[in-house]
Amino acid sequence: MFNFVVIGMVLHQPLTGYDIKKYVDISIGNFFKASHGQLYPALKKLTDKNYLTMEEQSQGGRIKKYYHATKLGKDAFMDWLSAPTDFNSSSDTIMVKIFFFGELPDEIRRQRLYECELFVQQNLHKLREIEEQFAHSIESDRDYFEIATLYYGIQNNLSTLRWLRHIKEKKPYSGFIQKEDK
Amino acid sequence: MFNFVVIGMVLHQPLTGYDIKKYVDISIGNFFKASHGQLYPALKKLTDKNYLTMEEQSQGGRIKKYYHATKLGKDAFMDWLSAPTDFNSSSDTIMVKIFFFGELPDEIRRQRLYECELFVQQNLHKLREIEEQFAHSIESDRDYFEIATLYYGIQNNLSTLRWLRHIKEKKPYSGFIQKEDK
DNA sequence: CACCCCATGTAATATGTTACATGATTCT
DNA sequence: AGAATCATGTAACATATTACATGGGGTG
Repeated sequence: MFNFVVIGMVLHQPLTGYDIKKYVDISIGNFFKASHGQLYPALKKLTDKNYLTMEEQSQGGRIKKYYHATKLGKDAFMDWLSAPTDFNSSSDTIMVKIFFFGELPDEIRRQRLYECELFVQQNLHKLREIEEQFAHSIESDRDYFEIATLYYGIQNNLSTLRWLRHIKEKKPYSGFIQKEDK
Repeated sequence: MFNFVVIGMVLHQPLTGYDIKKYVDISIGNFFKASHGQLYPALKKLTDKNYLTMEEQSQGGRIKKYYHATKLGKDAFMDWLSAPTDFNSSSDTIMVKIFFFGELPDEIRRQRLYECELFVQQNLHKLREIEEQFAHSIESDRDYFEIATLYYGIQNNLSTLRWLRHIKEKKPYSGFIQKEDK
């Protein structure tokens, strides 16, 4: 996934490694991390494989390296983005992909978002089954907090579901965020 | 963290590697994965280091290996659990720790939960600053979905905050989960 | 008797973090 | 002048996934 995120960041404009890191941090940093120790070697490898081009520009006394996606890189990126999400991998993969979903044609995007919805629903169903098994046995502190994370999961999945349904329709965000109850 | 999760699972009763994996999957599987290729070597290492004991029991034709935390193991686990959470690491670390928070004395638990609350609030603040930067520039599909993940983050943090405040007081779960609006 | 679950393990590979290393520019 | 930020890179280490490998027990 890492490589595709890197390519995705330089689809429409050239950026330096440093810029990419910064942009990753503020945009998807909440669920995706790119350490520069991983980023710089990746940029080199992707350039060697012709997924990216690199152009050096001297600014002031130093040389900046601007990377930009090639046709080959873009195609590989789009293949990855269009493909059905592998829900076995980390749940963050979904979020990372959705970040780039503006690149997809409407139809495919809807299809992929619908698959996400199904997955979250299934997940929710599983969690609720587990809830039924354990909910009646809260006796100790131990049980309380073990079950707390279960409720966290349920709430989280519900909230994700609501979000997915919202963005599937490309509804405006105004009013999307619910007020804090406190 | 992996090792502590393993120890945490066998604090109060001996389990086999297979059982541990199953229990991890249903309890914290939503945010923590333990592949058996990682689990079995870890169990061996922890036993070598005297954090766990291993007892073989033959059941039917096969030998099962039951692992149980030693005093040394429990102490190490409690040190990890009591220590302030490192919020730089994956956000799942918090959830994994909270799963075990029933093991902590009330005071420390409250303190740690309070720190979590502060962190989530800070995170929320950061996200809202980013929101202000970008919210007025939704023009293309690209922007819509890039910002979608930002709103996801905000909603998620709000929901986490609500949950943290709830469990800090050890309020009952009945009524905690909000109804779906659809 | 085939398939699935139980049960344990290793090895090759892939991925990711942290520390080491260097040096320019900008702000205070 | 010193600190923070910009900017790029490598190497050692830590962590995690996947495939390989084996075999018992229960169910249809």
